[in-house]
Amino acid sequence: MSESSEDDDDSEESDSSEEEKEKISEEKHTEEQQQQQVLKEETKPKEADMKEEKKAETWTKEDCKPAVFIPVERLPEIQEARLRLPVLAEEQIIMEAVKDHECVVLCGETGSGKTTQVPQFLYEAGFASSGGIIGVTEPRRVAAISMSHRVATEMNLSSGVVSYQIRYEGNVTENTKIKVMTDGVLLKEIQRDFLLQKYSVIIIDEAHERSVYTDILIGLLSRIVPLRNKKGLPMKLIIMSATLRVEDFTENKRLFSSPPPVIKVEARQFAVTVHFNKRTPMDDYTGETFRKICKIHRMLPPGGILVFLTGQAEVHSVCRRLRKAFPYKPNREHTDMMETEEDLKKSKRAKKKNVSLPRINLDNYSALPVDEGDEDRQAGIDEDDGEGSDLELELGDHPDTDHEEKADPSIPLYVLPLYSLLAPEQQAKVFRPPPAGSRLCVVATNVAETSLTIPGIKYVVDCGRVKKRFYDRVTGVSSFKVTWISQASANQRAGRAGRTEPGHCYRLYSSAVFGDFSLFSEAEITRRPVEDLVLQMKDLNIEKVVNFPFPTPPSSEALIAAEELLISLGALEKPARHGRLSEMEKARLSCPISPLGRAMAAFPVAPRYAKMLALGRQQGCMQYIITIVSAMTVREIFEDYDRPAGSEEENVKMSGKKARSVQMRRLWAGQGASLLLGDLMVLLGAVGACEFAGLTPQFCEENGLRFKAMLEIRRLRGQLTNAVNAVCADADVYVDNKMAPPTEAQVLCLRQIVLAGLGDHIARRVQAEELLDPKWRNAYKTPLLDDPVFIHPSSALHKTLPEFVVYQEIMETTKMYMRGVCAVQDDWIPKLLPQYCHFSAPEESPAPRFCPLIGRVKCHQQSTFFRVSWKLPAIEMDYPEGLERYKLFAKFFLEGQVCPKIQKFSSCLLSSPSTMLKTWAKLQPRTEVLLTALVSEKADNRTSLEAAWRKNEKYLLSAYCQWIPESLHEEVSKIWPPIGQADPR
DNA sequence: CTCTCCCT
Repeated sequence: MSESSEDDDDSEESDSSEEEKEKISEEKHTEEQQQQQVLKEETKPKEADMKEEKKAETWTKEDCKPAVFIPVERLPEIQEARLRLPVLAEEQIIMEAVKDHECVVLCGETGSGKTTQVPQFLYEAGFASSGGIIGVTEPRRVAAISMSHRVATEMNLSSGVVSYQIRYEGNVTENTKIKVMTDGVLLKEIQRDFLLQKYSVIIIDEAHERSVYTDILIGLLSRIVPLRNKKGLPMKLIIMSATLRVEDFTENKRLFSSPPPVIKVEARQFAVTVHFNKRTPMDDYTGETFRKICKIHRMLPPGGILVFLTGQAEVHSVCRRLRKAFPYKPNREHTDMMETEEDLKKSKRAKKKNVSLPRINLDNYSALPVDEGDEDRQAGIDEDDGEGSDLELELGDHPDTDHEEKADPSIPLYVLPLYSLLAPEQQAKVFRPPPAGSRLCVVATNVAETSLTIPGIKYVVDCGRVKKRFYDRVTGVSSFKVTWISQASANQRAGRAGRTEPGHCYRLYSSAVFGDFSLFSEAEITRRPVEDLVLQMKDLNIEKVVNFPFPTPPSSEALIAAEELLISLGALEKPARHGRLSEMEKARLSCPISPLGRAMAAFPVAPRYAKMLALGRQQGCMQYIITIVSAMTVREIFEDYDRPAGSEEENVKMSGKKARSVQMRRLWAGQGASLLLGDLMVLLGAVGACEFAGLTPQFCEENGLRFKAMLEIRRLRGQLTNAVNAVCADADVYVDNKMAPPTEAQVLCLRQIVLAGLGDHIARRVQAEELLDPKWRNAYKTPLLDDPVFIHPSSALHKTLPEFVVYQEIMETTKMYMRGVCAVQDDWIPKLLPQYCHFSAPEESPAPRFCPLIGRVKCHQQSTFFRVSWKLPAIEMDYPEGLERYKLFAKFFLEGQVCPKIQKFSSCLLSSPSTMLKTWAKLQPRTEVLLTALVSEKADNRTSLEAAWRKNEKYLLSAYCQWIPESLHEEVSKIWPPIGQADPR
């Protein structure tokens, strides 16, 4: 294909994947035309629609102005507000660019109005009027829902026309013209219809956030859009970004061979003055945060404070210190001063200033300290006085030396924590105005950077750090680390101070340190395992995932790890084990999807869990597996009672709740057989009990469950149940709110299914001889890690310590802890995970046997687990392929075990059937004749033997006759082929 | 014995 000419090296691969897509698109082409016709035939009674028809015809003309105008009847006040948005001035430029290009990149910071207005421009230009609709993707569910509501309101249209779709719900109708959805939803739609024929334009919003689905969508759309246009089904792509970092899209030749135009839109934001610290506290940044907030509150004019910290624990500890320092219940006496002196250090000077606080003109302020960049060098010499007229706002960053022992209720501060796992009703408090006379102070994690916008914020305090999850690419172990944020992130945080009026951002680090921050955060896709993405792409018939036009590709280790896991799970066909080395190398990263993989790709969960679902039908286990997978997929189903409490009484309350929660988990885990399902039994029990009780907030509260998590599990169970029924018509599974606990047999089955899905997450208790080193006490060994891993103390199996376990994940904190642990049996491992086992030669005893039920030769084989060489018990399995199997099959055939009809001749054989196995067998021609005959038809089992007979009824007759006296030949011929039951005689 | 944040 001509587009791929620039990368000569892999033009071959590109061609084939292009062809794949061509193929897909051609298949869909006729369907699409039919759909178009259907759409056109639909009755269009509305006046607006008549205009649409007319305009649509003129659309193709080469006018420089949009030829189409679909009227929208906006309310006057809305129209007025709209006209103030900077993006409105750019409508013409934007629409002309869209007209002239397949893809347009639009950059505009928050406040430009691009998200709400661009869909309206497109609507007015007729993009939803000729059969196609306008699709908009958002990285978050809340954003998708609120965006659709807002655009509907602005356009004075119903939610049936401007609609949304998220994972579990939506209000899309057949009249929908603008559809706002989460990015994952659109990706799933591509699985159903590669050409996205419903849409005439797709807007990818918040592309700068670089969420994995956004990145994949852009990669896919870079191919889909030209394909659509080539087929005469016009389609446009608009990528919207809040930052100017768009080179990954525009300069990426694999994505767009000619760079799409970039249009910049001004943002109307209020000025935010940024204040850097002179010194950067490296350890006690929470203390510095606390002191900075105290100063702002004492010295600066009214206005909400938003504080960025890194985690729940920090948030609560700072909240607690602030509440002590500025109690917002004025009457309450605070005599229990448990805080350290440092916590309550206050500046006398600051206090004096507070008394005579001037109204400062905040708009009129320098953006940066004059000596920007020199702070660190001057640190130690510089003191925070002597800053002249800027003093009032330049709060300084040295801990004050003066002590203040008493809490100050005269200036109440309304302190609220905010983080993602916080209960929604607690979260909602930040959106309400603070009590009269008090100042709002929200102490938040990164949720407040993008997901939630808090009104009335004038001051931002930014600790400059973020907590991120890290994955070890080799071992898969994850850990959380606090790192510096990027400059883009720091600016985003600062911007939160200027939403309603000019504001100030206090950065608890120097501008030199800021200068060392990376410009932008890394794309998420480079920071996490990609097996789920690879499976989805394989399902789209993109076999050579390395050639996919990622805006930023994942590391090749990550891609290889993903491919290997998917092969182990059976989702991809095994690569060739023979042939030239270069071909094997090539095959390694381009394995096609298997039928199992197709089924797995239909389940919207991680591949390991999808495998469990694919196996879940046995012994009525499906509803349990669906529940377990749902609970494992939804994070943090238990309430956390270990965080620092706000007060002593709260502490007591929390420890009571914790005790109750621990007790309930023990109850749900059960005893005996069910306990061995471990933490997964706890999940199953918790969900079962909660649903049985009707999923009320009260039940969750009383039993230490997160209500929001339980709701999500309920919805996920519903979705997975539908998916299972869709993939497998006779699965016949439904969501049972009164689900009975699994029987003992079912628990055994569940553990095996879990083992099959988590085969690469297996661990074994260390052996006695290794216990000499105390660091291995109670430890487990895994195939990939040299260091010991442990069962997490919160696990149901923490004290049981089974010999073999599988785990959901390993999280490294003080030690490496396995979470989501389930006990497994050693004899299941070779049976269920043969791909990870090295099998030794068949055992002599018990001797190989013929299994009449399945018609194959079986034997016992020992094995060891890969990399760690754990000795596993011998289990019976298919005799390994090879000549020996033919010989054994021949022996069992002669004995009459394979075909009971010839059993009666076994006593008259001219040689013993065991002659087949002797080293000197060749001395007897009849052994060679029989063996050659079997090999020629690959008949080393009953099924292929019968197949050979269907081709040729006389097959094997003469070879067999050599084993029996001539007198019987005629009788034998009569019953040949000896298929079916023996004569009852 | 402790966990940033999101999406199918």
